[in-house]
Amino acid sequence: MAYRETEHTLAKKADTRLRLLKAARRLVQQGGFAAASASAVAKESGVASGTIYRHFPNKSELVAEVFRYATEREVAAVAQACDAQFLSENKTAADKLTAAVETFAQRALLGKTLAYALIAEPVDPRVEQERLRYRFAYTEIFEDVIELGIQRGEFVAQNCPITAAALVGMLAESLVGPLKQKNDHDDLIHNLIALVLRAVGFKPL
Amino acid sequence: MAYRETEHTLAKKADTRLRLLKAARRLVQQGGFAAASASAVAKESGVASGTIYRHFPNKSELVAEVFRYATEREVAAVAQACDAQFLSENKTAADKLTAAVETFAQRALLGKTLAYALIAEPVDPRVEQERLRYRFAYTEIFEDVIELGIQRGEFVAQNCPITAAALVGMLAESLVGPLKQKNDHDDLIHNLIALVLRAVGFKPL
DNA sequence: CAAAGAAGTGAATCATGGTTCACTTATTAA
DNA sequence: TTAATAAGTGAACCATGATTCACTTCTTTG
Repeated sequence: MAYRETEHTLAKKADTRLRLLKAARRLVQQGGFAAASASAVAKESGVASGTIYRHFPNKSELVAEVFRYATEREVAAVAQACDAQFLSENKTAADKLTAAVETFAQRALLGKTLAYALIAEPVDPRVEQERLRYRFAYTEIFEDVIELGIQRGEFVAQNCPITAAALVGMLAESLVGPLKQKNDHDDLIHNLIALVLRAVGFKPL
Repeated sequence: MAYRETEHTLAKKADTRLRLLKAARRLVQQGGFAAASASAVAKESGVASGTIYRHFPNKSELVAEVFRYATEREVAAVAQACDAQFLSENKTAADKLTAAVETFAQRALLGKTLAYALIAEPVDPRVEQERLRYRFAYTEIFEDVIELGIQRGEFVAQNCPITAAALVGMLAESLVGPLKQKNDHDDLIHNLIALVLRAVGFKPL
């Protein structure tokens, strides 16, 4: 008999798969999902187009995985910015919310192409599904902070899921919409923070 | 000599064009832009697919015109709801803003498929361009109201274009996002109104 | 080295949906 | 009625981009 899976073959296989993912990420980062056609991904990763299908059932899955990866980074960054406020003790919900908005906005403005790709670029249904999760992840972060703020008496009583979803939409539109060309990022961010704090009914203690 | 354009021929031509547009509108209203393929539009309007190209240079133009038409209706409804508050004399900016949000939301919740199509459905670049105008039109309405509110001392001082864009995003996400399945429309709308008023820093006189 | 299993190849194929065009039908004026 | 011009037809065509597959190359074990 003959062939057997071994550490080496497995590693090589995993490596190719990873190369494909990294290549796709790079293309998306530079030119959005439109730039990540099957043949472009193959070329970018130095393999033939057929190889993609040895590692992914179809292109949508590959792209969905790219989306998920990028998403997780973004959401984690925002969640972390939020939680960092926990560690340094009794920080207010307003501080946490501010950090979340600032982080979200900063990252979106630095990587505009990626932000557009994640937030608004037309994608196929399989990837759109991933996008819903993504938005939901943000919504949950905001929801938690808003709840905390209400408990602490910082924010006015309100329907948290609704507010949270609205905040996500607010940021998405502000950062990817026509304002994206605005070059004074700091001004935009400060305005957004003020706006968000008003929206949740923040009243300094 | 021979053929000459006459009232009758012109009318007939215009009629066919209109039939195509109406058919496309119907399809979009029922199933979004995805349902308005060239052949579907042709079938729905009872002509052959080639006929489309006697009246439009390409499908994108036809769809763009459908988009524009639907858009204008929506924007007009919101603008009117806003202005209706003018007529009945010294209405506040808060009243106008409330009317705008309520109208926008009510219409979106009644025609969910159309709302999704106009706000979020993936479309080709030519139509996406139309969508930007559409969002901008709303933004302008909100901008005017916010400015008025600031002048009247109802709303806190703020960067109007930013707030206006954010409000558009807020409504879009709330009404087309995961909350759309919420069945208590009134509750959603009231929450949105409260949220928007807080966002603009409304303080009852 | 030979056999066996798997990864890699890339031109050919397929799927989708818009677009064309040779042809037919309709309308008009002489 | 006939010439002239345009609208209507729909099967064929085309463009794009994903997917397949017969074939080659690689890796492993006996």
